[in-house]
Amino acid sequence: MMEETHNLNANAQAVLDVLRASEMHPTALEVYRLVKQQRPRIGLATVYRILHQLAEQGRIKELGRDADCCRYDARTTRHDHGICTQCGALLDIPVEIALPLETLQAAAQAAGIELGSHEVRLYGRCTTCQNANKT
Amino acid sequence: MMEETHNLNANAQAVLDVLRASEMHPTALEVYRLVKQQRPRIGLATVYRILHQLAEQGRIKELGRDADCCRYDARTTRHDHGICTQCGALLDIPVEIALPLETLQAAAQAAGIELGSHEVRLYGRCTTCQNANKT
DNA sequence: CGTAGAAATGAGAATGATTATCATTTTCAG
DNA sequence: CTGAAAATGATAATCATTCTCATTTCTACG
Repeated sequence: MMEETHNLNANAQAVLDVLRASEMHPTALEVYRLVKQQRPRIGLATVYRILHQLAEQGRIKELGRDADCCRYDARTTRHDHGICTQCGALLDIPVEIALPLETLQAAAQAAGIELGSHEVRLYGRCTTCQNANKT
Repeated sequence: MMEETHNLNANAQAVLDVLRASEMHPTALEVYRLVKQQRPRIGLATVYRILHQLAEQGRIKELGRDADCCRYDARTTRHDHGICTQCGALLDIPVEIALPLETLQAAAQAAGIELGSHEVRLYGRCTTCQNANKT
């Protein structure tokens, strides 16, 4: 099983293997502990470096951290958000995206979640960042 | 303008006012700095305490932090997530929730975002937490 | 009023995830 | 080999958030 193992070194490959083998979503520390079983000399910093590389290459995804700190919103009515993948800005989306409740219920049930609220998130670059660096 | 100011003390009211007045989504530190202009003796810890209280009361919402650390996923195909509001578990939602691209495009445009990817998030308690404490 | 006990506050330390630093090791073209 | 460049890992630094605890402010109630 070497799939798209092209240009990965042993450490990166070990990290990717751990991630592929795992059913849940491990944290960086958990990945570190697991990888350490195969490569005891690896350091936490290296794991973080590799995780970022793999994410950049699109081989894995980083989840659960949209900005480096929490943001607050006084609008408590439901509305969706746009998140800038570059600067982390959090934008309200004025036009609400309607999702049929039955679809949501079904999905929640499939995931084993007691549905509370929901949110649609759009990821991309905000206008400021688009203007800042025209790639 | 006292609206639903019932049982809020001066500090909490000041925090809520700042949040209501602000167009963007301030971080805790930004809220602290702004509130300090009105109440110079307030401390950062108090701002955090008040923010959590207000969120608990549903007067504001906390955004951008789903767990206390980042989680990784080797599945890079698009799929949605369920997030446990109690333990922070991140669950894949196997049945993808289809959103019409045109709707997304329109919403992204309205928010001024160059649409990259999107995700639907369902918030609620996971099965483990439901069993753990039957409220 | 006066005061005791409770609740709120704020300064600063502690925590925990992540990032930066930097000396050392590994890789590798020539 | 050999020396430059890249990767590594131990450790310190950073940053948001939470905790601690001594002090202050409230709030009945006598």
